[in-house]
Amino acid sequence: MKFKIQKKLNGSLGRVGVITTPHGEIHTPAFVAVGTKATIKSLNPEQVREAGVEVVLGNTYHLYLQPGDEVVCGAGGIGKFMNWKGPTMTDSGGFQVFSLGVAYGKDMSKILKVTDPSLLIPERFDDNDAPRLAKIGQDGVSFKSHLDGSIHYITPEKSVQIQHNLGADIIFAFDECTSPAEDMKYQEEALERTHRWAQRSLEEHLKLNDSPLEEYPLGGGGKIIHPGASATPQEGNKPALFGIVQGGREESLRKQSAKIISEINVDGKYFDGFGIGGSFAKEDMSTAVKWVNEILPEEKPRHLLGIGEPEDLFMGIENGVDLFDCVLPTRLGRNGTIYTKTGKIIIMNTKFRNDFGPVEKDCECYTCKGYSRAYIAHLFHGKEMLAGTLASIHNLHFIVNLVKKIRQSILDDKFFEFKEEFLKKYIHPGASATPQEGNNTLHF
RNA sequence: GCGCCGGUCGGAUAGCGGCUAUUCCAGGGGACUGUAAAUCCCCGGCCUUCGGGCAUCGUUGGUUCGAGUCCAACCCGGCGCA
Repeated sequence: MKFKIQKKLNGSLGRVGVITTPHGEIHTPAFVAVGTKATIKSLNPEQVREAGVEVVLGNTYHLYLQPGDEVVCGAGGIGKFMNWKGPTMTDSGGFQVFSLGVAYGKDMSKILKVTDPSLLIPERFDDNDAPRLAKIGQDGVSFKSHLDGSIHYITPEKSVQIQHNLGADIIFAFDECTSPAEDMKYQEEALERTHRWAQRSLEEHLKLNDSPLEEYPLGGGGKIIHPGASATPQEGNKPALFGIVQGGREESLRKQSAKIISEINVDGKYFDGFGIGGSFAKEDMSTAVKWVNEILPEEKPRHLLGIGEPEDLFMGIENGVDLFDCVLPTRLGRNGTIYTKTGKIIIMNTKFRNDFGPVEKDCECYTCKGYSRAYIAHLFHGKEMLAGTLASIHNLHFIVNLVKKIRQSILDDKFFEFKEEFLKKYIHPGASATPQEGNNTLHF
Protein backbone atom coordinates (compact mmCIF):
# COMPACT_ATOMS: atom_id res chain seq x y z
CA MET A 1 0.00 0.00 0.00
CA LYS A 2 1.20 3.48 -0.87
CA PHE A 3 -0.18 6.89 0.06
CA LYS A 4 0.55 10.05 -1.87
CA ILE A 5 -0.66 13.50 -0.87
CA GLN A 6 -1.68 15.57 -3.89
CA LYS A 7 -2.72 18.78 -2.27
CA LYS A 8 -3.16 20.28 1.17
CA LEU A 9 -6.00 22.43 2.41
CA ASN A 10 -4.57 25.82 3.31
CA GLY A 11 -4.74 26.77 6.94
CA SER A 12 -5.85 23.39 8.19
CA LEU A 13 -4.83 19.76 8.45
CA GLY A 14 -6.88 18.71 5.45
CA ARG A 15 -5.40 17.09 2.36
CA VAL A 16 -6.23 15.31 -0.86
CA GLY A 17 -4.37 12.16 -1.82
CA VAL A 18 -4.38 8.72 -3.35
CA ILE A 19 -3.92 5.38 -1.64
CA THR A 20 -2.68 2.67 -3.95
CA THR A 21 -3.54 -0.89 -3.00
CA PRO A 22 -3.00 -4.18 -4.81
CA HIS A 23 -6.64 -3.97 -5.87
CA GLY A 24 -6.76 -0.40 -7.06
CA GLU A 25 -6.65 3.21 -5.99
CA ILE A 26 -8.57 5.04 -3.31
CA HIS A 27 -8.91 8.75 -3.89
CA THR A 28 -8.84 10.40 -0.52
CA PRO A 29 -10.63 11.72 1.31
CA ALA A 30 -12.90 8.76 0.64
CA PHE A 31 -15.94 7.13 2.15
CA VAL A 32 -15.61 3.40 2.75
CA ALA A 33 -18.79 1.36 2.40
CA VAL A 34 -19.39 -0.97 5.33
CA GLY A 35 -19.96 -4.59 4.40
CA THR A 36 -19.67 -6.24 7.79
CA LYS A 37 -20.47 -9.76 6.65
CA ALA A 38 -18.78 -9.42 3.26
CA THR A 39 -21.80 -7.77 1.72
CA ILE A 40 -23.05 -4.22 1.61
CA LYS A 41 -26.50 -5.05 2.93
CA SER A 42 -29.16 -5.19 0.22
CA LEU A 43 -26.74 -4.21 -2.57
CA ASN A 44 -24.74 -6.17 -5.08
CA PRO A 45 -21.18 -5.09 -5.93
CA GLU A 46 -22.23 -3.47 -9.20
CA GLN A 47 -24.71 -1.26 -7.35
CA VAL A 48 -22.07 -0.39 -4.78
CA ARG A 49 -19.61 0.49 -7.51
CA GLU A 50 -22.19 2.52 -9.40
CA ALA A 51 -22.91 4.49 -6.24
CA GLY A 52 -19.30 5.65 -6.48
CA VAL A 53 -17.74 3.46 -3.80
CA GLU A 54 -14.04 2.67 -4.21
CA VAL A 55 -13.37 0.54 -1.12
CA VAL A 56 -15.39 -1.69 1.19
CA LEU A 57 -14.83 -2.82 4.76
CA GLY A 58 -15.71 -6.17 6.32
CA ASN A 59 -15.56 -7.26 9.92
CA THR A 60 -13.22 -9.73 11.58
CA TYR A 61 -15.59 -10.76 14.36
CA HIS A 62 -18.55 -11.46 12.11
CA LEU A 63 -16.66 -13.25 9.37
CA TYR A 64 -14.67 -15.30 11.87
CA LEU A 65 -17.94 -16.55 13.37
CA GLN A 66 -19.66 -16.99 10.04
CA PRO A 67 -18.67 -18.44 7.64
CA GLY A 68 -15.21 -18.65 9.26
CA ASP A 69 -12.04 -16.96 8.11
CA GLU A 70 -10.78 -20.25 6.64
CA VAL A 71 -13.70 -20.28 4.25
CA VAL A 72 -13.03 -16.72 3.17
CA CYS A 73 -9.36 -17.58 2.80
CA GLY A 74 -10.28 -20.63 0.78
CA ALA A 75 -12.34 -18.47 -1.53
CA GLY A 76 -9.26 -16.41 -2.22
CA GLY A 77 -9.86 -13.60 0.24
CA ILE A 78 -12.74 -11.32 1.05
CA GLY A 79 -12.65 -9.49 -2.27
CA LYS A 80 -12.96 -12.62 -4.37
CA PHE A 81 -15.40 -14.15 -1.91
CA MET A 82 -17.85 -11.26 -2.24
CA ASN A 83 -17.02 -10.47 -5.88
CA TRP A 84 -15.70 -7.02 -5.05
CA LYS A 85 -12.86 -6.23 -7.39
CA GLY A 86 -11.65 -3.05 -5.71
CA PRO A 87 -9.71 -2.39 -2.52
CA THR A 88 -10.91 -3.94 0.72
CA MET A 89 -10.41 -3.40 4.44
CA THR A 90 -11.33 -5.32 7.56
CA ASP A 91 -12.01 -3.98 11.01
CA SER A 92 -10.30 -5.83 13.84
CA GLY A 93 -13.26 -6.63 16.07
CA GLY A 94 -12.25 -3.87 18.46
CA PHE A 95 -15.57 -2.12 18.06
CA GLN A 96 -17.39 -5.26 19.15
CA VAL A 97 -15.49 -5.06 22.44
CA PHE A 98 -17.61 -1.97 22.96
CA SER A 99 -20.87 -2.78 21.20
CA LEU A 100 -21.11 -6.29 22.65
CA GLY A 101 -19.49 -5.27 25.93
CA VAL A 102 -20.45 -2.20 27.95
CA ALA A 103 -22.95 -1.08 25.31
CA TYR A 104 -24.74 -4.42 25.11
CA GLY A 105 -28.42 -4.21 25.93
CA LYS A 106 -28.12 -0.52 26.75
CA ASP A 107 -29.38 2.52 25.00
CA MET A 108 -25.81 3.41 24.16
CA SER A 109 -24.47 4.10 20.71
CA LYS A 110 -21.21 5.23 19.22
CA ILE A 111 -22.30 8.84 19.42
CA LEU A 112 -23.41 10.06 22.80
CA LYS A 113 -25.79 12.96 23.04
CA VAL A 114 -25.15 15.31 25.90
CA THR A 115 -26.03 18.84 26.71
CA ASP A 116 -23.82 19.03 29.74
CA PRO A 117 -20.35 17.60 29.05
CA SER A 118 -19.73 17.14 32.76
CA LEU A 119 -22.30 14.36 32.65
CA LEU A 120 -19.76 12.42 30.66
CA ILE A 121 -17.46 11.70 33.55
CA PRO A 122 -19.58 9.91 36.11
CA GLU A 123 -18.08 7.40 38.44
CA ARG A 124 -17.64 4.14 36.67
CA PHE A 125 -20.32 2.25 38.50
CA ASP A 126 -19.68 -1.39 38.92
CA ASP A 127 -22.13 -3.22 36.72
CA ASN A 128 -19.96 -6.18 35.89
CA ASP A 129 -22.97 -8.39 36.40
CA ALA A 130 -24.84 -6.69 33.59
CA PRO A 131 -25.36 -9.05 30.70
CA ARG A 132 -22.80 -8.59 27.96
CA LEU A 133 -21.37 -10.66 25.16
CA ALA A 134 -17.81 -9.35 25.39
CA LYS A 135 -15.59 -9.45 28.45
CA ILE A 136 -12.12 -8.00 28.54
CA GLY A 137 -9.43 -10.28 29.90
CA GLN A 138 -5.72 -9.92 30.49
CA ASP A 139 -4.60 -10.85 27.02
CA GLY A 140 -7.64 -10.28 24.90
CA VAL A 141 -11.39 -10.38 24.88
CA SER A 142 -13.77 -13.29 25.31
CA PHE A 143 -16.80 -13.05 23.11
CA LYS A 144 -19.99 -14.99 23.48
CA SER A 145 -21.22 -15.45 19.94
CA HIS A 146 -24.44 -13.53 19.29
CA LEU A 147 -25.26 -16.28 16.80
CA ASP A 148 -24.99 -19.48 18.84
CA GLY A 149 -23.64 -18.52 22.25
CA SER A 150 -20.30 -20.21 21.74
CA ILE A 151 -17.33 -18.65 23.49
CA HIS A 152 -14.38 -17.27 21.56
CA TYR A 153 -11.26 -15.67 22.91
CA ILE A 154 -9.85 -13.01 20.60
CA THR A 155 -6.35 -11.74 21.21
CA PRO A 156 -4.51 -9.16 19.13
CA GLU A 157 -2.58 -12.01 17.51
CA LYS A 158 -5.77 -13.90 16.76
CA SER A 159 -7.46 -10.84 15.28
CA VAL A 160 -4.49 -10.20 13.00
CA GLN A 161 -4.31 -13.86 11.98
CA ILE A 162 -7.99 -13.86 11.12
CA GLN A 163 -7.56 -10.67 9.14
CA HIS A 164 -4.67 -12.14 7.18
CA ASN A 165 -6.90 -15.07 6.35
CA LEU A 166 -9.66 -12.70 5.29
CA GLY A 167 -7.09 -11.14 3.01
CA ALA A 168 -8.14 -7.50 2.82
CA ASP A 169 -5.74 -4.84 1.54
CA ILE A 170 -5.88 -2.79 4.71
CA ILE A 171 -6.42 -4.28 8.16
CA PHE A 172 -6.62 -2.84 11.66
CA ALA A 173 -4.90 -3.48 14.97
CA PHE A 174 -7.08 -4.98 17.70
CA ASP A 175 -8.17 -2.20 20.06
CA GLU A 176 -10.67 -1.40 22.76
CA CYS A 177 -13.26 1.17 21.82
CA THR A 178 -14.29 2.82 25.08
CA SER A 179 -17.35 4.80 26.00
CA PRO A 180 -16.77 8.50 26.70
CA ALA A 181 -18.79 7.95 29.86
CA GLU A 182 -15.90 6.00 31.37
CA ASP A 183 -13.88 7.85 33.96
CA MET A 184 -10.28 8.91 33.57
CA LYS A 185 -8.89 5.96 35.47
CA TYR A 186 -10.63 3.48 33.24
CA GLN A 187 -9.69 5.39 30.08
CA GLU A 188 -6.06 5.20 31.14
CA GLU A 189 -6.24 1.47 31.78
CA ALA A 190 -8.02 0.83 28.50
CA LEU A 191 -5.63 3.01 26.59
CA GLU A 192 -2.63 1.21 28.01
CA ARG A 193 -4.29 -2.05 26.97
CA THR A 194 -4.96 -0.75 23.45
CA HIS A 195 -1.33 0.28 23.14
CA ARG A 196 -0.06 -3.11 24.30
CA TRP A 197 -2.43 -4.77 21.87
CA ALA A 198 -1.24 -2.44 19.09
CA GLN A 199 2.34 -3.56 19.63
CA ARG A 200 1.32 -7.20 19.61
CA SER A 201 -0.85 -6.69 16.53
CA LEU A 202 2.06 -5.18 14.67
CA GLU A 203 4.42 -7.98 15.74
CA GLU A 204 2.01 -10.66 14.58
CA HIS A 205 1.30 -8.80 11.37
CA LEU A 206 4.97 -8.50 10.47
CA LYS A 207 5.57 -12.11 11.37
CA LEU A 208 2.85 -13.16 8.93
CA ASN A 209 3.91 -10.73 6.24
CA ASP A 210 7.53 -11.83 6.51
CA SER A 211 6.68 -15.50 6.31
CA PRO A 212 7.59 -17.22 3.03
CA LEU A 213 4.88 -16.86 0.43
CA GLU A 214 4.20 -20.58 0.32
CA GLU A 215 3.46 -20.55 4.02
CA TYR A 216 1.28 -17.45 3.90
CA PRO A 217 -2.49 -18.02 4.32
CA LEU A 218 -3.35 -16.68 0.91
CA GLY A 219 -0.10 -17.91 -0.60
CA GLY A 220 -1.61 -20.97 -2.21
CA GLY A 221 0.55 -23.48 -0.36
CA GLY A 222 0.12 -22.07 3.09
CA LYS A 223 -1.25 -23.43 6.29
CA ILE A 224 -4.79 -23.25 5.04
CA ILE A 225 -5.26 -25.20 1.85
CA HIS A 226 -8.52 -25.39 0.02
CA PRO A 227 -9.00 -27.23 -3.26
CA GLY A 228 -11.26 -24.51 -4.59
CA ALA A 229 -8.97 -21.66 -3.68
CA SER A 230 -8.00 -19.51 -6.58
CA ALA A 231 -5.68 -17.20 -4.76
CA THR A 232 -2.51 -16.40 -6.58
CA PRO A 233 -1.15 -13.58 -4.51
CA GLN A 234 2.09 -11.88 -5.13
CA GLU A 235 4.31 -10.47 -2.47
CA GLY A 236 2.68 -7.08 -2.83
CA ASN A 237 -0.74 -8.44 -2.03
CA LYS A 238 -0.02 -8.72 1.65
CA PRO A 239 -2.06 -6.31 3.69
CA ALA A 240 -1.17 -3.00 5.26
CA LEU A 241 -1.84 -2.60 8.98
CA PHE A 242 -3.32 0.50 10.58
CA GLY A 243 -2.84 1.20 14.29
CA ILE A 244 -5.74 2.69 16.22
CA VAL A 245 -5.63 5.76 18.41
CA GLN A 246 -8.00 5.83 21.40
CA GLY A 247 -8.05 7.95 24.55
CA GLY A 248 -11.67 8.93 25.03
CA ARG A 249 -12.35 12.63 25.39
CA GLU A 250 -9.22 13.51 27.32
CA GLU A 251 -6.81 15.73 25.47
CA SER A 252 -3.80 14.34 27.28
CA LEU A 253 -4.77 10.74 26.56
CA ARG A 254 -5.63 11.40 22.91
CA LYS A 255 -2.31 13.09 22.33
CA GLN A 256 -0.42 10.47 24.25
CA SER A 257 -2.13 7.77 22.21
CA ALA A 258 -1.36 9.46 18.89
CA LYS A 259 2.27 9.72 19.87
CA ILE A 260 2.60 6.16 21.10
CA ILE A 261 0.71 4.58 18.21
CA SER A 262 2.76 6.48 15.67
CA GLU A 263 6.00 5.47 17.40
CA ILE A 264 5.22 1.80 17.89
CA ASN A 265 7.51 -0.27 15.70
CA VAL A 266 9.20 -3.62 15.36
CA ASP A 267 12.77 -3.29 14.18
CA GLY A 268 12.01 0.01 12.53
CA LYS A 269 8.79 -1.12 10.90
CA TYR A 270 5.78 1.03 11.78
CA PHE A 271 2.05 1.03 11.16
CA ASP A 272 1.13 1.81 7.55
CA GLY A 273 -1.65 4.16 8.59
CA PHE A 274 -3.89 4.99 11.49
CA GLY A 275 -7.42 4.63 12.68
CA ILE A 276 -9.00 7.09 15.05
CA GLY A 277 -11.41 5.21 17.24
CA GLY A 278 -13.72 5.74 20.14
CA SER A 279 -17.26 6.46 21.03
CA PHE A 280 -17.71 10.21 20.98
CA ALA A 281 -19.88 12.92 22.28
CA LYS A 282 -20.62 14.86 19.12
CA GLU A 283 -19.25 18.01 20.66
CA ASP A 284 -15.90 16.36 21.35
CA MET A 285 -15.28 14.83 17.99
CA SER A 286 -13.61 17.69 16.15
CA THR A 287 -11.22 18.54 18.96
CA ALA A 288 -10.28 14.89 19.43
CA VAL A 289 -9.60 14.47 15.72
CA LYS A 290 -7.56 17.63 15.61
CA TRP A 291 -5.45 16.73 18.66
CA VAL A 292 -4.65 13.38 17.11
CA ASN A 293 -3.98 14.45 13.55
CA GLU A 294 -1.61 17.20 14.62
CA ILE A 295 0.59 14.46 16.00
CA LEU A 296 0.18 11.55 13.59
CA PRO A 297 2.81 11.47 10.82
CA GLU A 298 1.53 13.48 7.90
CA GLU A 299 2.67 11.05 5.22
CA LYS A 300 0.42 8.19 6.34
CA PRO A 301 -3.34 7.87 5.87
CA ARG A 302 -5.80 8.38 8.73
CA HIS A 303 -9.14 6.68 9.03
CA LEU A 304 -11.85 8.09 11.29
CA LEU A 305 -13.58 4.91 12.31
CA GLY A 306 -17.33 4.62 12.07
CA ILE A 307 -18.14 8.27 11.44
CA GLY A 308 -20.14 9.53 8.53
CA GLU A 309 -22.84 12.17 8.97
CA PRO A 310 -22.39 14.99 6.43
CA GLU A 311 -21.32 17.54 9.03
CA ASP A 312 -18.84 15.03 10.44
CA LEU A 313 -17.30 14.49 7.03
CA PHE A 314 -16.56 18.21 6.59
CA MET A 315 -15.18 18.33 10.12
CA GLY A 316 -13.01 15.28 9.64
CA ILE A 317 -11.61 16.26 6.28
CA GLU A 318 -10.82 19.77 7.46
CA ASN A 319 -8.94 18.19 10.34
CA GLY A 320 -6.85 15.80 8.29
CA VAL A 321 -8.93 12.65 7.97
CA ASP A 322 -8.44 10.65 4.77
CA LEU A 323 -10.89 7.78 5.21
CA PHE A 324 -14.32 7.36 6.74
CA ASP A 325 -16.54 4.36 7.10
CA CYS A 326 -20.04 4.35 8.47
CA VAL A 327 -23.07 2.10 8.53
CA LEU A 328 -25.47 5.04 8.35
CA PRO A 329 -26.08 5.26 4.60
CA THR A 330 -27.15 1.65 4.40
CA ARG A 331 -28.75 1.30 7.82
CA LEU A 332 -30.75 4.50 7.46
CA GLY A 333 -31.66 3.40 3.96
CA ARG A 334 -33.00 0.05 5.12
CA ASN A 335 -34.85 1.75 7.95
CA GLY A 336 -36.54 4.26 5.67
CA THR A 337 -34.55 7.46 6.23
CA ILE A 338 -33.12 9.08 3.13
CA TYR A 339 -30.49 11.80 2.77
CA THR A 340 -31.26 14.93 0.80
CA LYS A 341 -29.35 18.16 0.43
CA THR A 342 -31.95 19.80 2.65
CA GLY A 343 -31.73 17.23 5.42
CA LYS A 344 -32.89 13.70 6.02
CA ILE A 345 -36.43 12.63 5.23
CA ILE A 346 -38.42 9.71 6.58
CA ILE A 347 -39.85 8.32 3.40
CA MET A 348 -42.78 6.51 5.04
CA ASN A 349 -44.25 9.80 6.26
CA THR A 350 -47.74 10.49 4.95
CA LYS A 351 -46.67 13.48 2.89
CA PHE A 352 -44.57 11.32 0.55
CA ARG A 353 -47.30 8.84 -0.36
CA ASN A 354 -48.40 11.02 -3.25
CA ASP A 355 -45.09 12.66 -4.02
CA PHE A 356 -44.26 11.54 -7.54
CA GLY A 357 -40.99 13.39 -7.86
CA PRO A 358 -37.64 11.67 -7.32
CA VAL A 359 -35.92 11.72 -3.94
CA GLU A 360 -33.70 14.50 -5.28
CA LYS A 361 -34.30 16.24 -8.58
CA ASP A 362 -30.71 16.66 -9.65
CA CYS A 363 -29.33 13.43 -8.18
CA GLU A 364 -27.54 11.14 -10.60
CA CYS A 365 -28.04 7.93 -8.66
CA TYR A 366 -29.88 4.93 -10.04
CA THR A 367 -32.75 5.40 -7.62
CA CYS A 368 -33.37 9.05 -8.42
CA LYS A 369 -33.15 8.46 -12.16
CA GLY A 370 -35.97 5.97 -12.17
CA TYR A 371 -38.13 5.99 -9.06
CA SER A 372 -40.44 8.37 -7.24
CA ARG A 373 -40.75 9.12 -3.56
CA ALA A 374 -44.28 7.76 -3.69
CA TYR A 375 -43.03 4.47 -5.11
CA ILE A 376 -40.26 4.09 -2.55
CA ALA A 377 -42.73 4.98 0.22
CA HIS A 378 -45.06 2.34 -1.19
CA LEU A 379 -42.28 -0.28 -1.16
CA PHE A 380 -41.49 0.51 2.47
CA HIS A 381 -45.14 0.36 3.50
CA GLY A 382 -45.43 -2.94 1.68
CA LYS A 383 -42.24 -4.25 3.28
CA GLU A 384 -40.80 -5.00 -0.12
CA MET A 385 -37.12 -5.92 -0.34
CA LEU A 386 -36.48 -3.38 -3.08
CA ALA A 387 -37.29 -0.56 -0.65
CA GLY A 388 -34.09 -0.93 1.33
CA THR A 389 -32.09 -1.43 -1.82
CA LEU A 390 -33.28 1.73 -3.56
CA ALA A 391 -32.90 3.81 -0.41
CA SER A 392 -29.43 2.40 0.27
CA ILE A 393 -28.31 3.11 -3.28
CA HIS A 394 -29.32 6.73 -2.93
CA ASN A 395 -27.88 7.18 0.55
CA LEU A 396 -24.58 5.58 -0.36
CA HIS A 397 -24.38 7.67 -3.51
CA PHE A 398 -25.25 10.78 -1.52
CA ILE A 399 -22.54 10.30 1.09
CA VAL A 400 -19.83 8.95 -1.21
CA ASN A 401 -20.37 11.78 -3.63
CA LEU A 402 -20.47 14.35 -0.89
CA VAL A 403 -16.96 13.26 0.05
CA LYS A 404 -15.94 13.35 -3.61
CA LYS A 405 -17.30 16.88 -3.92
CA ILE A 406 -15.44 17.91 -0.80
CA ARG A 407 -12.29 16.40 -2.30
CA GLN A 408 -12.81 18.36 -5.50
CA SER A 409 -13.52 21.54 -3.55
CA ILE A 410 -10.09 21.25 -1.95
CA LEU A 411 -8.48 20.76 -5.34
CA ASP A 412 -10.39 23.84 -6.56
CA ASP A 413 -9.50 25.90 -3.47
CA LYS A 414 -13.17 26.19 -2.61
CA PHE A 415 -13.48 23.97 0.44
CA PHE A 416 -14.72 26.56 2.90
CA GLU A 417 -17.21 28.05 0.47
CA PHE A 418 -18.55 24.61 -0.35
CA LYS A 419 -18.76 23.65 3.29
CA GLU A 420 -20.72 26.76 4.21
CA GLU A 421 -23.04 26.46 1.23
CA PHE A 422 -23.76 22.78 1.81
CA LEU A 423 -24.26 22.88 5.56
CA LYS A 424 -26.45 25.96 5.37
CA LYS A 425 -28.95 24.07 3.23
CA TYR A 426 -28.50 20.73 4.96
CA ILE A 427 -28.75 21.86 8.58
CA HIS A 428 -31.08 24.84 8.09
CA PRO A 429 -33.19 24.00 5.06
CA GLY A 430 -35.72 26.68 6.02
CA ALA A 431 -33.19 29.39 5.29
CA SER A 432 -33.57 28.91 1.56
CA ALA A 433 -36.34 27.73 -0.70
CA THR A 434 -37.06 24.04 -0.30
CA PRO A 435 -38.23 22.76 -3.65
CA GLN A 436 -37.52 19.22 -2.46
CA GLU A 437 -40.66 19.01 -0.42
CA GLY A 438 -44.13 18.92 -1.83
CA ASN A 439 -42.83 18.26 -5.28
CA ASN A 440 -45.59 16.52 -7.14
CA THR A 441 -44.31 16.52 -10.66
CA LEU A 442 -42.22 14.12 -12.63
CA HIS A 443 -38.68 15.18 -13.44
CA PHE A 444 -37.18 12.05 -14.84
C1' G B 1 -91.02 -18.18 13.80
C1' C B 2 -87.89 -21.78 16.71
C1' G B 3 -82.95 -23.44 18.12
C1' C B 4 -77.70 -22.77 18.52
C1' C B 5 -73.41 -19.62 18.27
C1' G B 6 -71.32 -14.91 18.42
C1' G B 7 -70.82 -9.08 19.08
C1' U B 8 -63.98 -6.28 23.06
C1' C B 9 -59.52 -0.11 19.38
C1' G B 10 -59.59 0.68 11.94
C1' G B 11 -58.97 -5.17 11.35
C1' A B 12 -57.87 -9.74 13.97
C1' U B 13 -57.55 -11.40 18.90
C1' A B 14 -56.76 -12.45 24.65
C1' G B 15 -59.50 -11.95 28.83
C1' C B 16 -64.06 -17.20 31.89
C1' G B 17 -66.17 -12.51 38.94
C1' G B 18 -60.88 -8.88 41.42
C1' C B 19 -56.07 -3.88 40.76
C1' U B 20 -53.70 -0.21 34.70
C1' A B 21 -58.59 -4.87 29.18
C1' U B 22 -53.79 -8.43 26.20
C1' U B 23 -51.20 -9.27 21.86
C1' C B 24 -50.49 -8.96 16.52
C1' C B 25 -51.44 -6.24 12.08
C1' A B 26 -52.82 -1.79 9.67
C1' G B 27 -52.25 3.73 10.82
C1' G B 28 -49.32 8.21 12.83
C1' G B 29 -44.53 10.04 14.70
C1' G B 30 -39.41 9.28 15.95
C1' A B 31 -34.49 7.07 16.55
C1' C B 32 -30.16 4.90 14.21
C1' U B 33 -22.45 6.97 13.30
C1' G B 34 -15.55 0.93 12.98
C1' U B 35 -23.82 -3.26 11.84
C1' A B 36 -26.12 -8.17 17.90
C1' A B 37 -30.26 -3.91 13.22
C1' A B 38 -34.97 -4.90 6.25
C1' U B 39 -34.12 -3.05 13.53
C1' C B 40 -35.84 -0.51 17.77
C1' C B 41 -38.88 3.19 20.55
C1' C B 42 -43.25 6.23 21.25
C1' C B 43 -48.59 7.52 20.09
C1' G B 44 -53.47 6.08 19.21
C1' G B 45 -61.64 7.53 23.64
C1' C B 46 -62.08 12.39 26.41
C1' C B 47 -60.05 16.05 29.90
C1' U B 48 -55.36 17.63 32.22
C1' U B 49 -52.52 22.58 36.23
C1' C B 50 -48.52 16.69 33.14
C1' G B 51 -49.14 14.63 39.35
C1' G B 52 -53.10 12.60 37.15
C1' G B 53 -58.52 12.56 36.38
C1' C B 54 -62.91 10.51 33.77
C1' A B 55 -64.79 7.02 30.37
C1' U B 56 -65.14 2.42 27.65
C1' C B 57 -65.98 -4.38 25.91
C1' G B 58 -73.68 -4.16 20.88
C1' U B 59 -78.01 -1.66 24.05
C1' U B 60 -80.87 -1.35 28.54
C1' G B 61 -81.78 -3.23 33.11
C1' G B 62 -80.43 -6.67 37.06
C1' U B 63 -77.33 -9.96 40.58
C1' U B 64 -72.78 -8.72 43.44
C1' C B 65 -68.54 -5.40 48.08
C1' G B 66 -66.89 -5.71 42.88
C1' A B 67 -69.28 -7.31 36.00
C1' G B 68 -66.03 -7.24 29.51
C1' U B 69 -66.94 -11.86 32.38
C1' C B 70 -73.06 -14.10 35.64
C1' C B 71 -78.71 -13.26 34.63
C1' A B 72 -82.92 -11.08 31.67
C1' A B 73 -84.86 -8.43 27.67
C1' C B 74 -83.85 -6.08 23.32
C1' C B 75 -80.68 -4.87 18.82
C1' C B 76 -77.30 -6.78 15.15
C1' G B 77 -74.64 -10.84 12.54
C1' G B 78 -73.72 -16.11 11.27
C1' C B 79 -75.37 -21.16 10.99
C1' G B 80 -79.26 -24.86 11.35
C1' C B 81 -84.52 -26.22 11.33
C1' A B 82 -89.20 -24.89 9.54
